[in-house]
Amino acid sequence: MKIDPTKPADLSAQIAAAIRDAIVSGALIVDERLPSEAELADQFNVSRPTVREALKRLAAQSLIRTQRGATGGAFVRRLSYEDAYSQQITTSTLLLSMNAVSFDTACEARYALERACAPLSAQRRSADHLATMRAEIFRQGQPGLTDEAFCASDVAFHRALVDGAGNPVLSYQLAGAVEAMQPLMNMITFSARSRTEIVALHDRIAGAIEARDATGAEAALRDLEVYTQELARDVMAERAARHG
Amino acid sequence: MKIDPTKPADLSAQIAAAIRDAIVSGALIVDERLPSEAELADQFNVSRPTVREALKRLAAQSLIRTQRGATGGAFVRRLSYEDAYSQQITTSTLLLSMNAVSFDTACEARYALERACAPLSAQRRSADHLATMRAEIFRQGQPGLTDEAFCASDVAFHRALVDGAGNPVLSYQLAGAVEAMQPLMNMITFSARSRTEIVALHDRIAGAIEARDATGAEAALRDLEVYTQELARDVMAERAARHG
DNA sequence: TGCCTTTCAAATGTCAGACCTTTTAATGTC
DNA sequence: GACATTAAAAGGTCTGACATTTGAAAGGCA
Repeated sequence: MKIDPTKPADLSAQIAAAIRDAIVSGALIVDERLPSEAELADQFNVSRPTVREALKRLAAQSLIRTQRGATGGAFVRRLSYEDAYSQQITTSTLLLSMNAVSFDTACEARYALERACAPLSAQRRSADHLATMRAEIFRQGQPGLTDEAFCASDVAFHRALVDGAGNPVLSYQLAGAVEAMQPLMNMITFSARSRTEIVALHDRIAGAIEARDATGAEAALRDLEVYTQELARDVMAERAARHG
Repeated sequence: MKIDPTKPADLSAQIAAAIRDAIVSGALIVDERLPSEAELADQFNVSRPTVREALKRLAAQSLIRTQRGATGGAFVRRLSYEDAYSQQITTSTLLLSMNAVSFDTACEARYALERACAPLSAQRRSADHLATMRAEIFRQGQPGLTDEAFCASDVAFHRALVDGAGNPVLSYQLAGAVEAMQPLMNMITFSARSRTEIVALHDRIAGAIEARDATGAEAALRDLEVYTQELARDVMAERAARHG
């Protein structure tokens, strides 16, 4: 692992990249301890603060964890599904909010992905997943629920749907897409009537999943997508009218 | 934005979280300049190195960029699709390599996602996407291609397929799934016969996409998934036999 | 006046050294 | 042998300094 002190890039960035490469390539394995900060500073011929900045970069990506004390140090960290989830949600949320992604585009992507795991979910869902879906449907029917709480329950419902597929990689991929949609969904004010409609569609989905009916689940998801797009269009139109 | 100096978490982590929240919530907008390191150190009542560690964490997530000089400083960065791509690929690759994800699970997730955008791609693909797919198919048929080059071409082919859907959010989501599979795919040694088979399936996919045949594309993708799983099983079996 | 050069100041990048806190392990005492 | 003490190692933080980069203001010259 070597760095070039004359290159324009920051030394800490170069050091971080060198260590990251070592981890990704497998030269450093999980739970292996890196040299101490002082030793790294010596190896790379830089000062300790510079090494620390590099390590913080890696920590921000959940690539290492640090531990104080006599046997402490920086250790290669096993990237857990939870870490990957939260990173993906942050990235997806920012991507959507910073790049003027249209509601239609995001919605289309989300439901396309969700339909992809509907057949698997219909095939493998446990009673537990089904119970979660039913419980969220019930909650969504309660009067007095705020729009935010309704959206949160919506996310939980769809989360149970994708988890039902029993494929953690799929769940990880979908988590970002579904959760990142939430801020966009929160723009919509759900009338009592639209809530009834959505709950009915959720019920259709849950019913199809319970009956192991992949085709029915996909069709219901498609109807839900269409209805969601309609709601969004109404909100946009009303907003435009109010400002025009 | 406040931090608690008595909490167990690192000060730099707390500061990074506070700034990150401000960005995600929209309190800091794109291209806005953060206070200088000295000012931040003053605000948070910490030293400049601590502030710098926090900023490096944010830089590692592409949330800010820094610029030297008189009008320099840290600026909120617009997260581009390219940045999001590469972050997702890194995360997905590590997730797969560090968590003993089975080939079957990863493969199933990948093809489920890819089938999700097949109908959209069949509907919207441009002549350009089609040409790219054909070109990669041709390359895959060339003799003397290394396994790595074959896999890279495979990735390019599938990339053109998902890009054909014309939905950048979908492309972003799939980039991680497909690229992260590559190291796993590289375990497979492709015989001349299996390459012929794969090229034929690719040809079926391209033909269906060209003919706007969504159902045919999905069916071909499913066959490709089954065949890929078969190849992987053979490799595993042979490897097990050799070591047994 | 207008353009060019010089200078300066602000901000990040880097360094050196010190001290604090945490944690473990070795040491020593009862 | 069990417990308390101590020492050492490592990360966490601070202070102060210097280097480098870069834009803008100041000043000089035609």
